[in-house]
Amino acid sequence: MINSAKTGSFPDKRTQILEATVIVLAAKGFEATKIAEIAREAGIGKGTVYEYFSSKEDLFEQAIQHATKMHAQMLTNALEAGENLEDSLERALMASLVFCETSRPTAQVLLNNPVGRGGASLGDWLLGFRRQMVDMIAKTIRRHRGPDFPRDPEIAANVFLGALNNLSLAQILDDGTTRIRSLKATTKEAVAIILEGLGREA
Amino acid sequence: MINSAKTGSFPDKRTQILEATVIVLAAKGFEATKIAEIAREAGIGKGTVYEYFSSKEDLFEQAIQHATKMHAQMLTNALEAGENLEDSLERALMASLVFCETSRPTAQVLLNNPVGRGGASLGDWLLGFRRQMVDMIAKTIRRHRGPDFPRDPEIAANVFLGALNNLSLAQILDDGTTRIRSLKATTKEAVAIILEGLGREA
Amino acid sequence: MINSAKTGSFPDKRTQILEATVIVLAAKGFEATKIAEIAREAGIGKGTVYEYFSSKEDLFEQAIQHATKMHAQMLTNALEAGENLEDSLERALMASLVFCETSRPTAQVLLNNPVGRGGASLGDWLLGFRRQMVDMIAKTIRRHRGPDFPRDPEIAANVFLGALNNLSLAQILDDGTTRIRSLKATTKEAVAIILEGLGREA
Amino acid sequence: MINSAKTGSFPDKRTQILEATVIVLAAKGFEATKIAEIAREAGIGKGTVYEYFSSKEDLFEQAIQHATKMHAQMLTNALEAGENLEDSLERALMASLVFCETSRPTAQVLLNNPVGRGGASLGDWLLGFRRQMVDMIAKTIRRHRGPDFPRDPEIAANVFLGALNNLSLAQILDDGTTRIRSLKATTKEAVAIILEGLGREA
DNA sequence: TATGAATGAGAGTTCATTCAT
DNA sequence: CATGAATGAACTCTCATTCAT
Repeated sequence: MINSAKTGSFPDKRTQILEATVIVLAAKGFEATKIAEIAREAGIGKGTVYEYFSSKEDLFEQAIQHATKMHAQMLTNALEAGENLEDSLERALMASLVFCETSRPTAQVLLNNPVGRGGASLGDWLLGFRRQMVDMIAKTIRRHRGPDFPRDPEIAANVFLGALNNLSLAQILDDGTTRIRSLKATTKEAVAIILEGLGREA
Repeated sequence: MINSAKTGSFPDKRTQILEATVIVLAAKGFEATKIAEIAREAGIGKGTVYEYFSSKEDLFEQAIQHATKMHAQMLTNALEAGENLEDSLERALMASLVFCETSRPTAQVLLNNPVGRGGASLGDWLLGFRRQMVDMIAKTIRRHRGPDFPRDPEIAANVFLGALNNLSLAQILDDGTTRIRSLKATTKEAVAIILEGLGREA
Repeated sequence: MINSAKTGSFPDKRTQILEATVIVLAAKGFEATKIAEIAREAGIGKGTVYEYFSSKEDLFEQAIQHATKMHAQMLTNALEAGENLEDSLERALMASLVFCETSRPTAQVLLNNPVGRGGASLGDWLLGFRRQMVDMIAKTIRRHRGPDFPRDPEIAANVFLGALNNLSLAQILDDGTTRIRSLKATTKEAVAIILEGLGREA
Repeated sequence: MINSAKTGSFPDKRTQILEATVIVLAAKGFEATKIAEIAREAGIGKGTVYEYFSSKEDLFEQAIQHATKMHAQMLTNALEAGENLEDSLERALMASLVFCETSRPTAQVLLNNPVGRGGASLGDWLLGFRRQMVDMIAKTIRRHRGPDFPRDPEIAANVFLGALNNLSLAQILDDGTTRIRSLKATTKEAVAIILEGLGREA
């Protein structure tokens, strides 16, 4: 074998299993996902899974971390690439909505909020990760708005992250039959609401 | 028998089981919740659970619907009681945060987004329920702001619902050690952000 | 209540339960027969069954003994009433076939050969009972044919009893759609075969 | 691997389970037979049973069909090998009695008449099978006696099959302590009775 | 005496995990 | 390394039996 699976950047067997896990997880939910089906989806033997992961819990943990990191990386890139706050938020929201379409299974798994599932270690990891995300959004706000920003950046970050999650969830749940607006229009409108607010007076 | 279990406001056995289910579900997560433990928590025999629910799936379904309805009722009341949009949103958000403290287990179960768990029937039910909630918020916005409201009320509703969910989740996850602001202050600030926005310019 | 259930000859509650047991046993088979269903069939509460029988095993045992005795009594009467061997055998066979029609459930239970089911005590009882039946038929043969009967009366009895059981079973199993001959004709023909034989030569 | 389990005539695991099932079924009866005990008898793990049979019902069904076919094959061979009616019947009866001694457990299961046990599908299968057996015996009678045979061959077949079953049952039930006659003698006598009859006159 | 809600021992079944090949 | 047949711990669910009413 000339080109070992371990060397190339194309999916090695580990990644292959991780991706199969996310696909099955998205299709069946946590309880109904069996190792046997993951192996079938990955096109390998059941026993092989245990060559790469020590247990089902370990596999799920890593699969969720894998998915979480992918999503987070995408958001991080978007937020950092933005030239101003509007741009950053639009890029991030747009990216998330696109992610829901292109990586549906991964998005589904993430939006099922796997906090509290699996061992405590995964819960802690996700908790820490969530904090990082909030911090990053808050930092982005501060970066664009400076230290005089009159709002609590952390709460603002939570509002934006919540909106992003919720709109992404809506995107996932709507089977595409009811979508009237384009992703772009939805993004623009949502960011407009977040930047301009609903207005104070009647 | 003067005060029948069916007539009094104290929990009958069915409700007792439902509440035990939510408690265990919150503590252990979906996969790790066993019928035996629910029975122990409810202080009854294992077999008794099956006198009131036909299967584990049925029990989970009803427990989640029970919890969902409680939360939804609370939000509905808050939104309808508000005298203007600010009031409605503040009441709803405040109520949700308070709910997280007073009914921690129920809130935990709800925020675990059980969409996609259990049978398809529960998934459909939750999907429909989520739509109802979005509609209700959108309706509240229209009620207070009239038909000339320049924003898409549905997207605005999603933004608010997302913020509410995310802040509630933050409330649940933070073990109380890191909370700097009071519930009231958090609510005020969050609603202020939603009403006034983050501002367009740098 | 003037005419207590215990005094009259009409079915008291004990007999009522016994008969319900036979009915359910015939309809569902041994494994699938539940105490709850017997109680429902008898129109009484589940707990009441235990006022009359100490356990499920006891109930089944007595129900089967009840059914066995009814059938045996009928055969005994028929055999004793016969004026010669042909008459005795015809009466017995006819009675059994009629019994299958009029007491279908009881016949079904009996023909399921419950030997070996239930506790060893029932098995022993049935074993003894079967011997009694064979003895009675053998005795009938001896009575009509005298001590010079050239055949082994016990084997002859087994042949007749087997034929009777098998034809009764056929009667039970055939849903009545395929029966060409009348009960009378079948009886006559079968007894003719047993008395005259199939013949030795080609 | 030189001598694959699939190729040899020694029992593969499926057959091994089937045979263990018959043994336990014979020893304990239908109700008392547990999967755990079958597995123990077969010398395998409980879960392994489910690698070869989808459920307890499925296993019982196949075990009974297996046993039924063995017995039927034996009878068929005997009936066909006979050179005249007497020979056919003697061979069949003898074979059945021998079968009861050599394959006691199988015989016990068969003679418990599992018609009506298990799912309706098994009941139908056994019903059909019984019809085939009667037809085969009737055909054998016609083959040896020609179309002018004065008796109804089907009833004659039922008489013989009943006698065979009943004598086999007697053979099974007698623990060997009370047997006076040899198998051969019993067979000869029984067939003599069937061929010559008990005689019409007193 | 009659009842049926409550019970829990025990059965069938699943499936993560192992290990001989 | 890769595999999947074999396994048994652990789960859900059933149902005979009890007992307060």
